Amino acid sequence: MESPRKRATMTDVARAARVSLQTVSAVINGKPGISEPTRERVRSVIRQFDYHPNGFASSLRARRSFTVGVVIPTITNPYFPEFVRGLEDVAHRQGYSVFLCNSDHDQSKEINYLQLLRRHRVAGYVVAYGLSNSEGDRILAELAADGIPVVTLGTRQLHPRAVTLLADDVHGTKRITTHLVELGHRRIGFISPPEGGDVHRHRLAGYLGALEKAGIAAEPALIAPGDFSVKAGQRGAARLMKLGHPPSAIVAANDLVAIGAINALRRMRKRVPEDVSVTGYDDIPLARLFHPALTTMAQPVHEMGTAGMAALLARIKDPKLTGEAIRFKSKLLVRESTAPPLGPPG
Amino acid sequence: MESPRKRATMTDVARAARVSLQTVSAVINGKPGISEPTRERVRSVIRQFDYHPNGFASSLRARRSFTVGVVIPTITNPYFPEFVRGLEDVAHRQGYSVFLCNSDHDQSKEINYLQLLRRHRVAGYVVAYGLSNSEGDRILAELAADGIPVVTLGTRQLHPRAVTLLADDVHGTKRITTHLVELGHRRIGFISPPEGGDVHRHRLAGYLGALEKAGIAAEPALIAPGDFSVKAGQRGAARLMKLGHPPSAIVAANDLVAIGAINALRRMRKRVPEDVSVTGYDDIPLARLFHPALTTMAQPVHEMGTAGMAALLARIKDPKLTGEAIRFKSKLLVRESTAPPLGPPG
DNA sequence: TTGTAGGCGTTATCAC
DNA sequence: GTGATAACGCCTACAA
Repeated sequence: MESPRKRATMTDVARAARVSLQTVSAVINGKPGISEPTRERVRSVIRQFDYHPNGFASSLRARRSFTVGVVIPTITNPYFPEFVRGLEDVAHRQGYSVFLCNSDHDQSKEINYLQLLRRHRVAGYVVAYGLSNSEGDRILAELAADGIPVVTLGTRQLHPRAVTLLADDVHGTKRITTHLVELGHRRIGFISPPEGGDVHRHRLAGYLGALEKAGIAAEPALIAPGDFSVKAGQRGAARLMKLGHPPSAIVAANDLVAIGAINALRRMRKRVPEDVSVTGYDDIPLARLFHPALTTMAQPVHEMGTAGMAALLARIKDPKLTGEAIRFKSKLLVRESTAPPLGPPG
Repeated sequence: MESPRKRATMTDVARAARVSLQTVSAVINGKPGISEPTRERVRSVIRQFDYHPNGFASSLRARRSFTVGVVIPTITNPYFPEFVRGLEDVAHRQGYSVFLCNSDHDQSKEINYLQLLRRHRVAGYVVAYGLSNSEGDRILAELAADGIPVVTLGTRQLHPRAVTLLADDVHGTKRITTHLVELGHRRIGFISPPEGGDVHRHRLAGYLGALEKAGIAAEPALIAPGDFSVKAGQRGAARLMKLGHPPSAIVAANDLVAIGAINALRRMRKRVPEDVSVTGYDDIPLARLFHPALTTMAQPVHEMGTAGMAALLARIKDPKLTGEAIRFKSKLLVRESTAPPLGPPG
């Protein structure tokens, strides 16, 4: 068992290149004021020694880190890979690395992650759909007090100093529900996001708003509780179709739920969209490839990621920048999973 | 604009708690030898000061970090979220954080990431499907020389000191191709993984092996070049079906490719599986929800992640452990996308 | 451009 | 359990 070789330090490099320590530092950090021959000589020694700067030492001394923390519910929800890719692309382009944390919507896990990220002294935080509680607010306030930028993805502005990526859930849900109304549907079921959250409130408001605008009375039985999983779609659809007077269309909380619902409907020998129309939300990459292709509200998820990270890095670089809300528009994509109702409406 | 408050240091905590510095350190790191009342007093001051240990200082001094680097092609390929979740779950349980890097199969990007991770002094590396080139081998060798554990996910053991998560691609592809043969197919197309890689070699070997075993002559025209994308499936299927004598079944490189192929076939008014059978690979979460549900080889992706991270952390904790190959078995799942050919075979 | 000195916030190692 | 002291590897400031 050979023991690990000793790593070269900046001092070693400086000595071998016959320059001062700060010259090496300047070369590494691309600072001006070093002649080209010197630069090359230093670089050559760096290669020769296979020297890699120690990020800990540098971050400790310079009091800044080139890392950011990203906390999402779970990367296995197809919504988030796109978002994370957007974040990560921009971060990497500017030399930042990303800590990925899956909170599973679990509050204690989320807090635990935030503590961990604090130890790592990340330069900024991106938190997607989380922290809607007093403990979370406290942490956000502390970060703000420390002057550490925070970007959240969600439905409301959590903190005046945080950047919030705002999805237009109310409008979006209203829009897609209205699409069903326009097709002639009158009995429209709703498989809701997890209760208690803002998304639930907003989406529900959009759904109810569309019905009201159409002069359709809302019916509690047509609202099935759910979350963002395939299983919720299966259960929700089963529950709705068991009703004495089942809906002719279902508004699902997202594409995954819609897929689950369509799956359940198929097992009940219901055709989509002939017997029941189903809508999704998000436009995950596979939505258009499904059969039937999903009618859904597309969110510019990747762009939300790039814009979010850009805003975060801008604030890391210039702490004087203030919080803001960046609004993103979702867009109705009518595909195959919705159609006019077959029988006479009502 | 309030300026960021000054962070408390360990010294501050020690002073306020009227204990020595090392007592604070011991409390934080859960070391024995401190009385319970003292512990509580220290903890109370920590809370009061909202003190968070500085990971840089600690890592610099102790020469160890609680971070690992994960390099994958792209998290937007649905194969990887499951894998990454597996990795991350285990890492987090042991107090480690994960740097996520998307290399996009781009060699220079991959190398760039590895450099970055070296600066961060990550305690270990997980590299999925990458580094099959001399530069990569060099880096791996260097890491090994530094005594830094590496886990790779792929098809061959890259380095005797690395842990390799081995998928049984040859056998798996042979198995699923044989499934088609057993259904009665004789003309079986193949949409291949990217050429030049091991996966390509292995999968192709499996495909050809199954044909040979069945006494079917391989036909170059039935092998369409591709990669792991939906688009590759669309293109590959289009190309195969344009043949004078098109295949009655298609073996796709993975589920995404299969989905693309099915999509293209549908646009050509071919029914799956009646007119053409299509197989996938991986069993991504949505594979069973597709219509038709995909016949595919399931890989225990999440488990590959948990096992991989467990192996990595074990080696971080005990550098004397040697490299090994961990083999994972894939499993044939026959669902709806395959069926016997309609017409007379041949 | 150079060289030197000091310090970032920990951990480690002594002796006590 | 305390206290003092020396690193860890780098950045910054200053004088030259």
